[in-house]
Amino acid sequence: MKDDDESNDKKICNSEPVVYQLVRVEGDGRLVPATDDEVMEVEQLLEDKKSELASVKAVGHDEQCLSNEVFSKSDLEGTMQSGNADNSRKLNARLENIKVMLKKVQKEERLLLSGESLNCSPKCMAMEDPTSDRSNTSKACIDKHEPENPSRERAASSLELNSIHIVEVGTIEACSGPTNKAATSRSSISESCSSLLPDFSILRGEICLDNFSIRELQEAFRATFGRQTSVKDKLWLKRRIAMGLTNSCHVPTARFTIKDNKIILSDLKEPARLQQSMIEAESLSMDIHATNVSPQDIKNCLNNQMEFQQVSGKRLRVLPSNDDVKDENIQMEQCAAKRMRKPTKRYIEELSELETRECTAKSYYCVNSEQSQFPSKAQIMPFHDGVTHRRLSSTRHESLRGFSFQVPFVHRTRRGQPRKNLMALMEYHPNAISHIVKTAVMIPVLEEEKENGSSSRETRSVPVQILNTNISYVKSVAGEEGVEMDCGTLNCEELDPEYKELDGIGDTACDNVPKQPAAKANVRRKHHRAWTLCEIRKLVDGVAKYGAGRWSEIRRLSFASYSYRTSVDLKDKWRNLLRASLAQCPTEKEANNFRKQASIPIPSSILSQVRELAKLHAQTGIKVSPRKSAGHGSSTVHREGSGFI
DNA sequence: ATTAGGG
DNA sequence: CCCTAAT
Repeated sequence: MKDDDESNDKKICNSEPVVYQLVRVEGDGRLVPATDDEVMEVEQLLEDKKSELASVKAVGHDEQCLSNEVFSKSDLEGTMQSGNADNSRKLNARLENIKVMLKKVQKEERLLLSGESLNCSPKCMAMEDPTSDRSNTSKACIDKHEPENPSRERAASSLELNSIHIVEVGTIEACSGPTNKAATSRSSISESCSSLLPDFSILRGEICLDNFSIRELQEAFRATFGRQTSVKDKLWLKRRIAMGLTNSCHVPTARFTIKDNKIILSDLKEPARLQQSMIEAESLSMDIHATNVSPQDIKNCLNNQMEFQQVSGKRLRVLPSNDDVKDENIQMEQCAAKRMRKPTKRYIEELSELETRECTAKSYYCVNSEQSQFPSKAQIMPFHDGVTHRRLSSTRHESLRGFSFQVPFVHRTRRGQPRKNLMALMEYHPNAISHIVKTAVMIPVLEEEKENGSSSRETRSVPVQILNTNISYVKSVAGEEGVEMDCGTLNCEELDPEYKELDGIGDTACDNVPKQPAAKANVRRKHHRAWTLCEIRKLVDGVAKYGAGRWSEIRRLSFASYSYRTSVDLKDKWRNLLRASLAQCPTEKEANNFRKQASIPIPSSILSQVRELAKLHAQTGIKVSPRKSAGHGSSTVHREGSGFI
């Protein structure tokens, strides 16, 4: 029968707490439901939280409460906060929960009671008038249980180590009556259970727990704390009861007597006996208990509990009030809840969720990283930044957002698009950065490169421009002279396919960069490449040879080695030379002086040469120029002419 | 694509 | 040097 009941009990317990409770009480008192075991462990856990808060939140592992989680939690909370401002609200919620629970319980009760007539717990749970049959109920329960396992209980009794005498525990009414408003206002199981306490006390008057059987102790425990226990350890039970009755945490392990709510130490028991009791407890305790809970554990539990009670408060009442019971229950409850929560449901769920999130995040990142097919860029970036501050700074933001992925395909897009459009579109475009980066990286190589005649340089390559910029920057930093690139011819084409690709892209990028509002001057400056005498000479020669205006030809023939000089550059330079020559004419000295200050002075020889060419050009140009530009051309020409003349 | 010219 | 317009 026991075995069967036990198994059944367990099953029921797992499935339906209420059922479990009912069965347990009636069936095998010795059965230790998992809950009790948990209680023990919970108490151990209490060690960790000795703070008052923890105590306040007390967790009670009450089967009754377990029957309805909602009930247990909210109820307990409400009870606990029964002194607080928002108490009423919580109480209401609690009442609702209680109602629900009661309905459940009653339903269960009906079903179960129909089969089993005698059930203490159901009655306890049921809302009954505390004063009426409380004692009877308790007794009935006790009576019923006693016969079940008399032998063991006897043995246990014989082994009792402590003699606990409860003297004048106090007025039963005080204990039984609802002690606090919350308790009064609501009719809760706890209340009804707690009401049992008086009966117990009264009957005994002066109670010597030593004489109690385990079953009786359990009942006493239930009466004291308003919850059932399956713990078979008499010592534990006694101490617990004593603590509950005396509201004291200082319940010695040894023999003690309770007088006037205070525990008076009696003759000390020999340690051996204590051990015996422990052993007994172990043997008597449930299978689970025996394996999981050692006597030491029980001891610890007690100690913890004591500490807890110490912290939790000083109650003036002689007997444990409803609050006390509640607190205890709450304690158990919370612990139980804690345990449940921790390993199983929420924790796992949350964990899983977190994992999922992480996975998602990871995947996301992975995707991003994958998207950015240019891991090297990250590395490159720094370098790039270092080389070209401002420029990059303007584009930096761009780089941040679209850095990785945009580069790839913009790349193509740009290539196809006409330069003008690109310029407009590309402004602030991230690609610029990539381009720049690449360029920057290439700089070192480029510098090393010697002119390689790229006979056909279609456009000024952006890379080159960037290079220029970078170089100039470096120069400025170094304070440097002018090795410059003039001799170092950068050949875009020489840079090979990749470079070419860049070149294509580069135009836009270059254009884009200069447009940056912040450092327009700087930008231009960066792209600026000072004209060397060599270049100028070549230019002049070229003009002389091929005539002014044939810049592409000149560039192709004379500036093959200077890939960075575009036809436009040549044209511009020539214009400047003309101006210079013209300006120089009127006040040569001044111009020279001025020029000297500014930069490399242009040799007068060259200027004169320019003048000649200009003259010639003017001559030929005059013919052509008139129609083209009467105003501008004329002004320039005029000066030129005047100078020349 | 070049060229001329303005900024 | 850059940019644009006109060829």
